[in-house]
Amino acid sequence: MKLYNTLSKKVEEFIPYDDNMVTMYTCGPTVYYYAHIGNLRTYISEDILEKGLRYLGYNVKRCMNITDVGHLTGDSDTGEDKLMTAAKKENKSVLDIAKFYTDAFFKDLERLNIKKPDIISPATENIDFYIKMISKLLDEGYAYESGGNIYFDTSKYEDYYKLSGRSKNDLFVAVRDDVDIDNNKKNPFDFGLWFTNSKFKDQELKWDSPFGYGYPGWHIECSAIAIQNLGEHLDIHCGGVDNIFPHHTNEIAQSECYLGHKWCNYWVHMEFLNDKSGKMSKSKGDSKDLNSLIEKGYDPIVYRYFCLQSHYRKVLVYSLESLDVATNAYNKLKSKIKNIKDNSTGNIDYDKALVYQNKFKEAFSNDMNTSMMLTVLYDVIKSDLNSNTKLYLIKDFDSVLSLSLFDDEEIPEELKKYILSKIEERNKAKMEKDYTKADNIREELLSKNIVIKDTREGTIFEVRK
RNA sequence: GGGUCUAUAGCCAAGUGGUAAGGCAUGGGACUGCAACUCCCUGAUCGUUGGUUCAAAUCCGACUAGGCCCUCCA
Repeated sequence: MKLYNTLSKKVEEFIPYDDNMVTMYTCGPTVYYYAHIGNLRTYISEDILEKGLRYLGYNVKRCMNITDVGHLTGDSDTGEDKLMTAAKKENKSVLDIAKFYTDAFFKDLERLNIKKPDIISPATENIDFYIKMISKLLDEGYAYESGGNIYFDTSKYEDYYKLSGRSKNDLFVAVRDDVDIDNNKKNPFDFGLWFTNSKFKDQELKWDSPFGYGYPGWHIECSAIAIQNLGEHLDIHCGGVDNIFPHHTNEIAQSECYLGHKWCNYWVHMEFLNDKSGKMSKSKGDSKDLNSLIEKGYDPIVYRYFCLQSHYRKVLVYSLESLDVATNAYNKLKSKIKNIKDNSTGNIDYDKALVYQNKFKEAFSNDMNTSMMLTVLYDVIKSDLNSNTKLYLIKDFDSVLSLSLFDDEEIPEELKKYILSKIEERNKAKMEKDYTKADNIREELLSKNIVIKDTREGTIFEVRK
């Protein structure tokens, strides 16, 4: 397995710390609103990574956090906690909001055939561990108290810039004019570990700690949750590219200073979903969540297919036109598979199947080349294998791709009976050359999303979503 | 200003030194009462420009364009 590692900026051979178990941490959502489809692209890629590793024979233990505390508000950086803002807007408590959108997030995962990580941990349930980490960092001189808050001292960690490739002098402080400089910091890039006194008043969620009554900083949660659940040596840490700096940079700093050794070996970052004008983000205000796609009539799995056609390290440009193209391609793919299914013959030829399975593994192992994985799927469909071998392979590949290639809608008996009677009626009309009637029946069924296909073997139908 | 990534046909995209996979769309054909479905055929010298090499889309340099990051973000 080869993976691009942001740490070395190269594609590297993946070697887990422990042969028997790959540990994988993926940054989860901040649950103040529905997940943006761009976020979901990242989760789809991570899902493929996890399933692909399992397909190669690895055991995988994957963990994800749910951020339900301590994040800033939108673009202005002057308001309150995002969750607070949402709570006020909807007249609910912060935890109600978090619960609501956590459930919505899980529903999105389900609709996109994303397997839930083995461990999912909300930020608010790990306060003790943050305190433990921060205490140790303070004791060992990596952190300091200033103005009521605890900060990490970046000058104490010489590799601070190794992930982002920056150097201290290159960075602009507060390059965006909506960001204020925090004068409590010794160095401009120090970051908060614990706040008792911040510019965000009315913080609803606060906890007692040796450093005072307050709440954790924005980076400590991922480090703590990962170390607590996956141990001191992490194999893979995933997230969106925008997390490289500062989030993951800070995670490395605090984790390695806390542990006293290297923490994570492979950093895997997923590129953005953009529209023609550039980045689409949740805080930009355009509500591009999965629900809005479904309302427009798109199948969530089509969105997954759309993402898999591209590579996780490439910006993917989103548009409804692209989604239409993907819908068409996906429907064609499914109907090809259905044809194979309707004519299944032969015994599974495992030897021949192995050739394709190896190709599929190779595509995945090449830094998760999902579009190549799809190509192997098409190769199988076009091949001269017998249909049962094809079906065996398609099913096998779909355990990673998760495109519901086999989920045919169960058609209720009653509907089936109705359609068959209509088909019979139409065929009769055709025999009598009453084409107006025949076409009317075809139109009638089509308006109910039932597509008629006249094949040499007779008329068949398909119910579309 | 700095960092970082990207640049292959209308769109998505493979390719990791030996003369451009695949998918969708388009056009043509077979099938059809007409369609749809299905099947067959149909397209690019790889952002520009130098260099390394017997040989480069593939390696190196420059340039150009674009994305993302520089304390909310996937």
